[in-house]
Amino acid sequence: MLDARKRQVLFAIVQDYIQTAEPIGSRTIAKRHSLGVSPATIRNEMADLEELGFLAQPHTSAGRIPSDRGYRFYVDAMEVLPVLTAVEAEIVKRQLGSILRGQQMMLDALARLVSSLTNYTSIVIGPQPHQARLKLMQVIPLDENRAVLMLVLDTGMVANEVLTLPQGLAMYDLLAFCNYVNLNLAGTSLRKLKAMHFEAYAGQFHAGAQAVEQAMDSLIAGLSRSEGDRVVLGGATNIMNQPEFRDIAKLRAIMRVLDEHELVLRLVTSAPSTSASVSIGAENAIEALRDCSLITATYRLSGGQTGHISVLGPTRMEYARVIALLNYVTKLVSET
Amino acid sequence: MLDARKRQVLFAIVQDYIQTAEPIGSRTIAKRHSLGVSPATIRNEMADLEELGFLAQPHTSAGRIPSDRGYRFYVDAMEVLPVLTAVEAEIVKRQLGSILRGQQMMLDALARLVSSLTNYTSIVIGPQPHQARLKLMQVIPLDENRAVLMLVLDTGMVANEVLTLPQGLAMYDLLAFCNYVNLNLAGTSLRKLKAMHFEAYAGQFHAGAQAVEQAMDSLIAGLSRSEGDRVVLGGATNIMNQPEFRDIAKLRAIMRVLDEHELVLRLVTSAPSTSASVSIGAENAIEALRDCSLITATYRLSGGQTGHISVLGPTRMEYARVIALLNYVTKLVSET
DNA sequence: TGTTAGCACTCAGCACTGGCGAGTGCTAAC
DNA sequence: GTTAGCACTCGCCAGTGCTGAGTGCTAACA
Repeated sequence: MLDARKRQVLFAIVQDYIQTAEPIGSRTIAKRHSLGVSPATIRNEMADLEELGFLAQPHTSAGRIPSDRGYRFYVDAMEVLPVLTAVEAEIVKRQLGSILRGQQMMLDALARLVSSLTNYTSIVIGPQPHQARLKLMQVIPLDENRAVLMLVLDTGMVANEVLTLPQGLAMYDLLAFCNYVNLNLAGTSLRKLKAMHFEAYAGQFHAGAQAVEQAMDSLIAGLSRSEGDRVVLGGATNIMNQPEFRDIAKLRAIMRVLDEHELVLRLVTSAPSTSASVSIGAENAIEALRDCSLITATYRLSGGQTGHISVLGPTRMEYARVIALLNYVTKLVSET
Repeated sequence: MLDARKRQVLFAIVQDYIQTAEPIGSRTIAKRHSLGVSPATIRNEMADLEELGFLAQPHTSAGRIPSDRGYRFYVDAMEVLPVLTAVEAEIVKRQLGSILRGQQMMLDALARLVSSLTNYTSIVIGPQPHQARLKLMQVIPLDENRAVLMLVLDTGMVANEVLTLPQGLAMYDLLAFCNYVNLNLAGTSLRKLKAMHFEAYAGQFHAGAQAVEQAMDSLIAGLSRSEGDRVVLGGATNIMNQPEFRDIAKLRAIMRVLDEHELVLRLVTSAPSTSASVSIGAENAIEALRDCSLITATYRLSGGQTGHISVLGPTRMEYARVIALLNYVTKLVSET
């Protein structure tokens, strides 16, 4: 497709531009990379590469910058995936170890770790309760008319909610309902639970069926989103360090997208769950991310639940390093 | 302190500047507010006000803008606290109603609501488990060597964690430990629990005491921060709409502060918990918030737990409206 | 045929300029 | 005490010319 020298030139431009964020001229390449040819020759190659759509020129008398297509070629052609240095790997391993110990804060800490290591914005999606099943329901009375309702899944996920007993619903009614659920619904998948109507079950009690229905719905909704469906951002400010976003308008558009967690969720989870998938510039469906690249990696917990870790940066992104890092992190997380 | 006309002039400038974000000249005031005097007179008053430190002049031939002190005077002097219009109140009431129904998502939704109503950035701090006591501990086996540990407080707060049984610790040991805790520690305050060492209790079992200790610590830490200590931001992008922050450097400094949840927590909780407290510009301890004002209101749940809702904006902030709104919102939240 | 040196050309960025308009402070008259 | 008039200040803006980086083209060379 591209002869060896064109490739060399393209790669040189991509690499230099990733570092400097400034258009690269022919002389610069000739000096920094020893290709053994003069700037004039490189100019010819650059003109060809531009015609082929791999490079672009911000204005007539400027150097070249890679186009989306140029980055894509670069990413696809990174033949051997780069590996982290031993030092970096050690750092990640140590920090990740202490994060994985406690379960609660995991997502926050993970997002923070990834963003601090990459200097980009990170997005972490909690593990999706894939095929989780109901283990047990529990009612814990707090006082005469308040009780904690709790649902436990076989994955260990728990949702709880305080219910204030409405008129006409006694505590033992609630306990009976709980027994009923445990006898009949243990082992039901979360997906089925979602579709279920509890008013019918609860209806055997004189009143308060609606309140119970509401509480159950809320619990189940909580379960499916308590950890999974949960979007956590890390280092959102990092995006501001990039010179391409010193324009407030662009920045605002991006931040607005990041604020929309449902949108982010769809964006990240739509990535193919191969090792690390990269979407560059306009490949992102979202208009505001036209100048961004998103690298997404998937982790898979022992329980079969999957989640995602993404890094969002400018199209001028350190692809190699970030991909290596994400692969390593997801590998470690998956092993836990 | 200030004669009536000086006050009028000062208020006119504050109000106009809040709206326009541009220095206000004497002619503008004479036209927009009918003070019955000519621009020249107003100029004299303005010169006096500047000398007194209530106004400042960005440059010689510009109008005046309020200083921190000017805002402070304005806020303190807002004699009768403004009330929301019936329409606004209705909107808040309706939206808040649906938020308060479910407990889980409350903080997120609340932050979103407040920021969308004010067009500033909002900060919500979850209810602090003030004097909560341990109601019950529970162990729910998932399979041969995994179990969910759960602590329930009398406020209805729940923390849970999956424990993988280490070598030498049997499930019934864990259940026995749980019984032991329930018999001896029910009713213990969260504060005391925090200081407690469980290794001693767990030590009666041959092994795994350390793992249990670790899990308990993590649970208790989770309890005290699961809801309380939780900082949720809403509409962080709103701050970018303010013309005073189109300078990226300032913006970045502010966002960096907002990213540091511990810092935000300290900042917000250090406010006196009177109705709504306002700290203006340099009154904020944090350097980066030199150009911001923070309005904080406190809510108090029936269980005695307290939390905070804050709004962060430029010093040129719609104090009256935001204060009224926060007072109303916290009142509604407190009643639930 | 591919490579290279030389040269004219382009264009963003920067510093400088002068005009404009908003707004002030001062003075003198009311 | 208030006001009109006026000179003065200064940020903003558009226009101008210069500089330097980088290109494309052409002609010469291996």
